[in-house]
Amino acid sequence: MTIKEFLNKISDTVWEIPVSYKEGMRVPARIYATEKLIRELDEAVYDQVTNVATLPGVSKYALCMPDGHFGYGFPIGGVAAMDVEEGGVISPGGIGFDINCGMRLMVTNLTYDEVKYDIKKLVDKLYQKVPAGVGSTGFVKLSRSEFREVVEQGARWCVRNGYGWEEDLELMEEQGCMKGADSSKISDKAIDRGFNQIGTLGSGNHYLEIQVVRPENIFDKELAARMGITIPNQVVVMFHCGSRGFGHQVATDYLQVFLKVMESKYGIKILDRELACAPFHSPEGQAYFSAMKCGINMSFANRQVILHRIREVFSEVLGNSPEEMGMHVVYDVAHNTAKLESHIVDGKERSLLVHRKGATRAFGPQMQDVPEKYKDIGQPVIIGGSMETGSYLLVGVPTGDQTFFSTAHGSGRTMSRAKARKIYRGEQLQKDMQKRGIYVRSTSYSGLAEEAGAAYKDIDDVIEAAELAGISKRVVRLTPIGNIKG
DNA sequence: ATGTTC
Repeated sequence: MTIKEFLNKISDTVWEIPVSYKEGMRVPARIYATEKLIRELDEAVYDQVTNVATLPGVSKYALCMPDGHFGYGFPIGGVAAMDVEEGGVISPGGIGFDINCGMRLMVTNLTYDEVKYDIKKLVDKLYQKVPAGVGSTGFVKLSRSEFREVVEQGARWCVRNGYGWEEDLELMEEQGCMKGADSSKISDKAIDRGFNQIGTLGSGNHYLEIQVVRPENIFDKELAARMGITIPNQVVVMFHCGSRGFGHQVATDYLQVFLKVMESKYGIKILDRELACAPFHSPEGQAYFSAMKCGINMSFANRQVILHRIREVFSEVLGNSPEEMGMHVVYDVAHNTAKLESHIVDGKERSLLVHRKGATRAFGPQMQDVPEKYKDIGQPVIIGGSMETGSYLLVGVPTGDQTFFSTAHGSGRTMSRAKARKIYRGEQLQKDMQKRGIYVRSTSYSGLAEEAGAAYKDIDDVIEAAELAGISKRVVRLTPIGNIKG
């Protein structure tokens, strides 16, 4: 029997693969997608999401969000909540190598007309001040021991040291600092790779974008206003980056640790080595949990310094202070993490380690950890599309409980990077985008080709699926006008 | 994603 015969349509946006599909599945797998997205879905995702459903402690369903695609072990777009009192595991493959890869959005009080002649200058200057590309290093000079403080304190360290405003911290997941980060669980090698990378964008699909909110793209005026979007053709800045080589090394270190002890010490058998894991309540699991929190904080700090640089650049180019230009953070979301959260499962409150790998937390109104400013409307959700097509600001909703309050994180690739490089040319893409009013700079033309809009699912389809399924609600769509691609 | 194959 093929996978398609096992796939049960639960609703217009939810598809289920029962436990009978594969030996060892503890729970069904559920994919969130419209019929169109299901047709486009990489078949490997079915294999990966059902592998996840075999992991010890997995609660309710192994999930895949509408932007799901093939990843390391888990699909990207994968969500799995492990019950830590029922032998639940922690798995680096369910978090991603780029720990706390995430998005931040900042508004301005400027309109498109006020910046249109300065876009090139802004992008060129941002390109200088926010280092991008493989192996790039930042302008924040830290010793290795200072960097150990940064990974324990996150964005708080940055604000204390002059990078940004106190109010920024209130508008970040975990207020910019994940408690319990313990740098004694970090290898010297990870420190070596990360200590000079604060304030850098990275490569791949990481980018920094100047965007405009067109009046016709505001779906909920009241919610938009609550998030600081009130002016027609308002200019905002969005960026996407993570924990660079640091997070990557943390993941690599602990994958090796887990592979050694998983079967011999804990008797866990897995279908794919890439799903290496350890019980959450084990010395190895706890060590990785503390180390991963350092990765989360490195990334929060990285985005905080980048935010500060953006304010500096706008101020330099446009001649007003960041305060005068109303450069306030909307929110900062992580989309590669595992977090210990309390959720109701079959009527009972459970302590779950929610893995979100290429998936965004989307807490509804009144939930704990939603900032006071947004308590009554729900957590802002920032979803980045491809550099050509546009991005979205959404909000979490009460019906998000079905996915442990998680939603999509981006467009999701439809073709491999290698295939995109074969089909598209970076130089031509840059010219085409320029014609359509998007000034783009990149460290690499081949990297640019990999990020061609056509190599991704249609962001509007992904957002539509997420909204129809009731896992997040659209607020505004954002249109790019300038882009720095890592 | 990544000192793009320790």
